[in-house]
Amino acid sequence: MILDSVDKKLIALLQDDCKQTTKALSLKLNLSVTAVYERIKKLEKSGVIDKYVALIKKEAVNKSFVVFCHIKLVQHTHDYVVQFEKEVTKLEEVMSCYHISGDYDYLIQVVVKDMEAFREFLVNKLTSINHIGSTHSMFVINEVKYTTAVTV
Amino acid sequence: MILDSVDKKLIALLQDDCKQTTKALSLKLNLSVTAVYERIKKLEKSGVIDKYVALIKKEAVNKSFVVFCHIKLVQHTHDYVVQFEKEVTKLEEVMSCYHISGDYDYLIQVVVKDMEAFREFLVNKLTSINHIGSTHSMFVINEVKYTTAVTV
DNA sequence: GGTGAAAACTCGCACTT
DNA sequence: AAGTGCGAGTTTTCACC
Repeated sequence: MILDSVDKKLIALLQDDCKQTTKALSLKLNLSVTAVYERIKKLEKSGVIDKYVALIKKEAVNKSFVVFCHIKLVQHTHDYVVQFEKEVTKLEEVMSCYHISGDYDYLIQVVVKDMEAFREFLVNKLTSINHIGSTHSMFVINEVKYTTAVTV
Repeated sequence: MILDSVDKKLIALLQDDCKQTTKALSLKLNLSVTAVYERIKKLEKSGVIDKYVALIKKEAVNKSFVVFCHIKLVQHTHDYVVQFEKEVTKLEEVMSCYHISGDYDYLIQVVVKDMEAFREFLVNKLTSINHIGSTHSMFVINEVKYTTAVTV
């Protein structure tokens, strides 16, 4: 889908606050309510807008402990990779998992209550997945920046 | 704020789709529309719900190239840390930045168009920040999992 | 892309448990 | 303290210009 400058501005606005009314958006974009409405529908249908979500404060739900783990598999056979990715995706503590270049194969982000919960997760969930060679954990001391908004 | 099981279910629903109507939520939670409405307002006012955003597909806006960079500062004096954090936060390509334990000081996630855009970012933006000692880039081969929803 | 109108939703109010 | 039902005012949605 080709995006013009109005679409880009609209995407920026919705990435910041998706609950603002079409009317509020129409004023910011100098368009009619319907024009904005139809642009949004088009962005949704074409898949540019993936979903609308509420972001919650981790601290408010007792999940303040964030850890990044590097993971190396023992081997990179197709079956091992597929199985690891399937198992790790199932884990609710894992917010994200990326297959990356470099010394390790994967980088995952884990969100839990505290160090004890992380130990539980590491011992009982993560390392019980087959074919994991080694892991290396990096504890988050401070979240300096976090955004879901991509610049368009 | 203390969350009961209905609040938790509500948070889970809103983390998945914040645009569903209060009526749809009330049916899923077996409550009246007003009861749901008031629970949501309470979650918003108490700060449990931080914001409502649209998540967009990076590929659709030509930002498919994701890189994680480890960063080490030359020194950890208060001023250096403050300045680095301030500067890195300003960079639009930086989606997240975490102060972490381990061999490196920071882990940042960068989202750009392609390798060339990343080179530009690295040379002209990131490494032009003062006091950076060394960086180590890990290119994302595949995003295995990504979610903004914390399990409550 | 704009207009207008019906359908659906939001949200304050009065009342109940 | 928390839930229900009502209803005026908005907002969404869509056929038509």
